[in-house]
Amino acid sequence: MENIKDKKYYPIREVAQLTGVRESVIRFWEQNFDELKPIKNRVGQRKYMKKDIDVILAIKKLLYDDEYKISGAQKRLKELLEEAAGEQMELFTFDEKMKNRKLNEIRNDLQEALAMLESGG
Amino acid sequence: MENIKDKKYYPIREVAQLTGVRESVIRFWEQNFDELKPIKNRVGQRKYMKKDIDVILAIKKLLYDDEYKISGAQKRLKELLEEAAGEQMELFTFDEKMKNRKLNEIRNDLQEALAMLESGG
DNA sequence: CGCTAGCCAGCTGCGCTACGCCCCGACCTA
DNA sequence: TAGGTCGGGGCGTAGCGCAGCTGGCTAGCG
Repeated sequence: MENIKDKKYYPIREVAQLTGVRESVIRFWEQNFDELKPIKNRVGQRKYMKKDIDVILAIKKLLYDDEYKISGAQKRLKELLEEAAGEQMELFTFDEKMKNRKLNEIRNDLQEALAMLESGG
Repeated sequence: MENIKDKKYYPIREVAQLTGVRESVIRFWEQNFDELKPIKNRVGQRKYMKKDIDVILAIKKLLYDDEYKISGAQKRLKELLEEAAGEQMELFTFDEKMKNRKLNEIRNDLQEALAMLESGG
C-alpha cells in the first residue's frame, strides 16, 4: 500500500508550513479559485489532500513568480489544468478511461469518509 | 519608398485613439515600462512611432487580457521582446547582422532628427 | 485658444491581515 | 456520569494599505 500517504488529510496549519503560504491567504484564495476546494469535516474545518497542495503551489507560482493578478491567475490555472488533463487522458483507451473514472469516484468517496473519521470525530 | 509611413510620428492624442488607451494611462505606463520611450521634441512633447504603438498594444494585452500586474507585465514584455529579437537575428549571417545594426543606428538617428523638424518646429 | 507637459492629491477596489468568536478535547471536581 | 473551565486551532469578515489610475492644476508653445 504505497499510496496510503495520498490519503492523508492535512489541516490548514500544516499546509501553510508546507507551502509557505499563510493560512489567511490560503482561505482567501479558496474564495477566488474554484480549483481549490478542500473537503471539510463535521465542524467545518478544512482538510487538504496532496492535490490541493499542488493547486496551492501552482497558484503561488502564478501570483508571486509570474505576477498575475488573481483574475489572470484564475484563467491561466484553468488552462494549465485542462492541458494537464488532456495529456493524462491521451494515455488511456476508452475502456481504461471508464474504469479509471469509476475507481476515482470510489476513491473520492472513501477518502471523504476517511477524513471525517480521522479528523472530524 | 513604401516605409515613409513608418517615419510618421504620432502625438499622444492620436495614439490614445488608435490604441484605445487614455493619455493619462499611456503617460503612467511610460514611467513603468522601459520599453515605452517615445522621443520628445524641442518643447518636450511626446512623439510616437509605429513601434511605440506596438509596445503599447502589447502592454495593453498583458495587463487587460492576460491580466498581469504591472510588474509581471514588465518581465513578460522583456521576454517577448527578447524572443522576437532572437528570431529576427537568426535570419541573418554575421556580416548581415553587422550591416543591419549599422543601418538601424543610422535610421534611428535620421528618424529622431526628422521628428524634431516635423513636429518640434 | 487648443494641445500638451509635469506634478500630485485623491479615488477605487484588489489582495491580504487581524480580530473576535466558536468548537473541541483535556483536565479537574464531585 | 455530569458539570465546569481553560487553552488551542480554526472560522469568517470588517478593515487596511497600496497598485493603478484619474483628474485638476499651472505653465509653455504655436
